[in-house]
Amino acid sequence: MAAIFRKTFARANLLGANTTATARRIHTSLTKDRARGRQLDGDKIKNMEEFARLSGISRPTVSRYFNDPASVRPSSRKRIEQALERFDYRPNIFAMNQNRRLTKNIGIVVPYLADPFFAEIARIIQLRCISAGFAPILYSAYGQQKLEKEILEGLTALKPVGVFLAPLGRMSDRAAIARFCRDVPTVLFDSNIEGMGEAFVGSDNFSFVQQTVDYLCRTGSPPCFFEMRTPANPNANKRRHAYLKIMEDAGLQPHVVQVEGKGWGFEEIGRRGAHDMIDAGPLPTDTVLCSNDRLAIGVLAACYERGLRVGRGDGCALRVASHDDHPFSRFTCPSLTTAAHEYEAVADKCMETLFSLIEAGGRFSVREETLIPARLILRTSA
Amino acid sequence: MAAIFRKTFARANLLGANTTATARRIHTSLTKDRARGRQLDGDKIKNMEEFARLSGISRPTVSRYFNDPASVRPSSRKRIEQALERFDYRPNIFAMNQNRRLTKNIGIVVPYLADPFFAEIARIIQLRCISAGFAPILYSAYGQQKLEKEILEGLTALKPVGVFLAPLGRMSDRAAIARFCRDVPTVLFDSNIEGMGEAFVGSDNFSFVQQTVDYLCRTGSPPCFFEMRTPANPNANKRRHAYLKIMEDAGLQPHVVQVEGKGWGFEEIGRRGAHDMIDAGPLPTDTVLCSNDRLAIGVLAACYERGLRVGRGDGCALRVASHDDHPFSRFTCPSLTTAAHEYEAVADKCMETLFSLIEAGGRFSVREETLIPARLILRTSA
DNA sequence: TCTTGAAGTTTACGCGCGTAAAGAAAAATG
DNA sequence: CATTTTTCTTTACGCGCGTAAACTTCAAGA
Repeated sequence: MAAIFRKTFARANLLGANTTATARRIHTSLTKDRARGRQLDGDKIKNMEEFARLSGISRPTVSRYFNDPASVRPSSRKRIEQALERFDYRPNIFAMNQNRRLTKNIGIVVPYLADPFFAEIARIIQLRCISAGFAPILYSAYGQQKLEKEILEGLTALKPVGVFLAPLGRMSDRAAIARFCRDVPTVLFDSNIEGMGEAFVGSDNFSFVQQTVDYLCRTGSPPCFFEMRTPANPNANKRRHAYLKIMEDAGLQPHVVQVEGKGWGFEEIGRRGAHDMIDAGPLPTDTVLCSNDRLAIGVLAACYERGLRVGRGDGCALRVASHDDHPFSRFTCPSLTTAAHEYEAVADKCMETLFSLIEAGGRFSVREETLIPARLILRTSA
Repeated sequence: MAAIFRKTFARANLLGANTTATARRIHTSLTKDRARGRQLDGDKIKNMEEFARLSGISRPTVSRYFNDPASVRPSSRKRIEQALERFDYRPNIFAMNQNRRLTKNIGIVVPYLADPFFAEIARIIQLRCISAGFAPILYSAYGQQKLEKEILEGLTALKPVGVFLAPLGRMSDRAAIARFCRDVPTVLFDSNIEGMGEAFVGSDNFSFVQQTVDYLCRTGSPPCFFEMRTPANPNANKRRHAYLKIMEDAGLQPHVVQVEGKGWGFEEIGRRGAHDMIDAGPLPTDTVLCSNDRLAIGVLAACYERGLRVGRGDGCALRVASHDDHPFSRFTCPSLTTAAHEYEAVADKCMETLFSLIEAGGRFSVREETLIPARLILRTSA
């Protein structure tokens, strides 16, 4: 582990502890006059000591006030707040965090922030954290295992009270994640990794697929299942299994279409895959259920390119449905019938779980798993 | 200002300095046994002092090593690195940042991270920062003035070497931004605010509109210009002005369609606006140039809903083009002809500008402005 | 060999704050 | 009003590190 660290350290990290050429050169070349030049205001309060003197209260009491205004005598509080009106002072965040055994930082780690699904869920969680008085810090691994590792290592050093982690999934370094979860109270979300973290909050993939398959079967031919051959996300596997199970239980012949492709360009993978699928000959069904909306967006693009009309009306060659309720799925052509995540509910459950985890001292005696069911959204594509 | 601060402080901030009920209660209730419970490894190195002893080097020299491994004698360096192999030690980030006059933090602030355009540009900048050895911290104001202010206040306390700021625009608190730019070396990007920050890196909106208008005029009827009536972003205004100027210079009659709507749901605004526009009667032209891709996505959705075929072929009722090359515009139906940002070039220019700004001590004698021209991308919508 | 000085190391101090323990004040109890 | 208890304040110390200044080492030049 020491070796691992040194290697990371020798390149670049998220801590600002060190070191690539550029940062080092710049840091070295910087002279002290820099920060000075900006402090034009003369009567700036230097530290809590000075502020305490000006407000006529001892520094430790002032310190208490900043940690909890209600914890000091009302008379003291009033004097401090009066001083706060007069002088511009705020405690040094680094000094605070150095001495506190726990900061108020909450880490939020997602696998790919440029994916609107993660951007949206991160947005909600982040705003919730702020409302609750925490300091959320958002990270994205951008699909890279190495980056995810570096983020987790850096985050550990930030002594967060808690972390929401949506791991890369198959690409994750399991050992690194296990180590992280051992050191930091972590709530996994979106992608479950068995046994990691104190809790998991995610979607009930079975419910997602059940609702879409049921609807599709009820209103037309049973769907085939369209997915990537080697999905990075464990949810994809769970959805396929759900599809197979549901079809089997209904006495229907399942049909899984697996398309090639790597990386996070799911739309393009879906588009190419759909072309290939159509080229390969007639489908056993006119109904395609995509593993997720981003693939479906690609499928719709391919259909459009081929002049295949998608939807449930007359003259439609295909029905396409999917899962996730991606923010854009409302605006595809045709708009996408999909099983929606309850974004707000997921975020709320995440928050709730993390809070009780923190209050429990960072450990649950048994790992909690919460699976939130889908909400079917009927639009025009199926 | 003291009053302003106190108010913010009394609610929640991004610093973890304080305070809403939840965070406070949790923090108060936490006892020391918490962090302890997780340090199972017995031989953990406490601090640099101890590590220095173990490596047989004085602590200040070790400190020097971590700030620049090349700055210590090769023999010392070797001994330190050998110790690093054996023991798991890394400097305390808070202590480092407290004492350094400048950290290696770089702030990246965008107005709305769930907008894929900002997610994408932030992604590239962030990865560049990491490669350069800095510690990028990503913030989103999520369209809220108050949040943008809090972010800037919190960021100031983080003593960043530099900040990339894409302000909200019209919604920004100019005074707050001015104050921030006075305290922190800032490169504005995307949205220019006259005189703020040491530099601006953005798009040459005139070039964007010129390329689309030229192309559209060359290949069909001159376009009308489709936009929001009260855009939050200054680029929108520049694009309208460019459109008017270009049309005028070409001796053509301009026609601006302004649609109502607030907030960041541009696709829906575009969709409704397009319906209204079409309801309002025949257009003076069959070509619509949208101010940005997200509006265009809405317009395409509306057209699809009405059965209006979009594109340049026979049987097409409308041509639609736009600006930005939104990550999704490749997958609209039809795919969107647009003027693309040079994402990489913008990010590179941002980095370059910030580095020279940092090396210049955080100030430029004259504010730098870089406008990067567009690259026309012909797809099938026009 | 002696000087000179650069390069590297050490000494010594300070950064701004949290917090345990001791002490003082206020509130509750009789 | 005296006493106990609680709440609050103060004293005193430590957190882990950066860095100026003093000191040492070592190589080169005379």
